[in-house]
Amino acid sequence: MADIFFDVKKHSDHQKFLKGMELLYFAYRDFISWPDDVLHTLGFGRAHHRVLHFVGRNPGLKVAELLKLLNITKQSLSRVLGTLVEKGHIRQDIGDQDRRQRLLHLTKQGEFLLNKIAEHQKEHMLKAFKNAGNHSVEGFWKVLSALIADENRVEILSQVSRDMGK
Amino acid sequence: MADIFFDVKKHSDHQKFLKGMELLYFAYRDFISWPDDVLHTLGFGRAHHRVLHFVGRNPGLKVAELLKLLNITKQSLSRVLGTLVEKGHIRQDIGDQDRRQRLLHLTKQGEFLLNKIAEHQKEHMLKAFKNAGNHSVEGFWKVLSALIADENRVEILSQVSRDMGK
DNA sequence: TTAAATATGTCAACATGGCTGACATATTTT
DNA sequence: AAAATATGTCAGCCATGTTGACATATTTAA
Repeated sequence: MADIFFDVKKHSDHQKFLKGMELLYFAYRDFISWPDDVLHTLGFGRAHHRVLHFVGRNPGLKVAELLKLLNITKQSLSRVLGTLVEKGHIRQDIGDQDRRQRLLHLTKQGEFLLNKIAEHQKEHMLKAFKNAGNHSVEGFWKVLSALIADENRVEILSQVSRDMGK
Repeated sequence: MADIFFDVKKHSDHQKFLKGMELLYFAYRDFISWPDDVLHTLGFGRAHHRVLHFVGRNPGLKVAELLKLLNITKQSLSRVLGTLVEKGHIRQDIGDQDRRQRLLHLTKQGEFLLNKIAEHQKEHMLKAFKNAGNHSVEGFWKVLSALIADENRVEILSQVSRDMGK
């Protein structure tokens, strides 16, 4: 097939760059801007979603670790985390070895909310994977991994691998 | 090779979703957060960069078209576009068929600035492409294209294809 | 056992870049 | 002449980031 659009070799370096950049921009934009009625009617935004996601993926996560994953300051986090705790979506357990730590967990309510939110995105992404084919998905993952900053890669890939060890 | 990390078939649907989502999040984050000293010392932010980029890619772009590409309101755009025009990076020509339109162009100065900014990102992306391999890049593009919202795909892919017709 | 380091939280002020609503102007279409 | 269109502008609000300065509890080190 003569699909020149996806034929990498038919592109100059500059064209590859432009295509990668723009596709990444538009795809990311459309992926994260799913109909977020669920969040919004509860007074939550994307920042809350990110916290719910990472806490859900890493039960018992320490605050410092969450900050590192989100790459924001504790002052930024506090607003968001505060309301999630207030409204009963996240529970903060005191660390057992170190009582200064707050270990974060989703409550049942938090799990329910996260699932509700994730539904649309999951559908969206799996549909895209299906349309593009398994082979393309592998390339997708490889390029994304390569795009992660060198200083972060090891740590992030270990986060991404969490619970994938089947 | 036994690289289970990239072996799509060894993943459940939920695992594929999580991996895609998190890799996309981290890669996008690291890609757009390059050292933006250039912009910042000039008092510009990412919003300004996006405008410079799209005007650079589409000389003579109408304001309404730019708004569509950016997916923001004209009030949001005006702040950003205003300063870029003020400081001599963008020129607004009056439309020749329709004198209500403002056709946007980069000035020499604007071109220079855009190139300066793009340098780092171009390096970053081409390095990732090289590390992942041409084959992966094709998959990357295919998945990203599939991730674009159905309503937008045709139009966006035509934007992305602009000047790729070699 | 006291002093220092660490994990977390909080107050206050500020920046960026979105949003809505209400109008204003110039130009083109009907 | 009236309506529609392309653009601009004023004003205020919101979400989410930032710094800087402290406060508290707890653990570790001297």
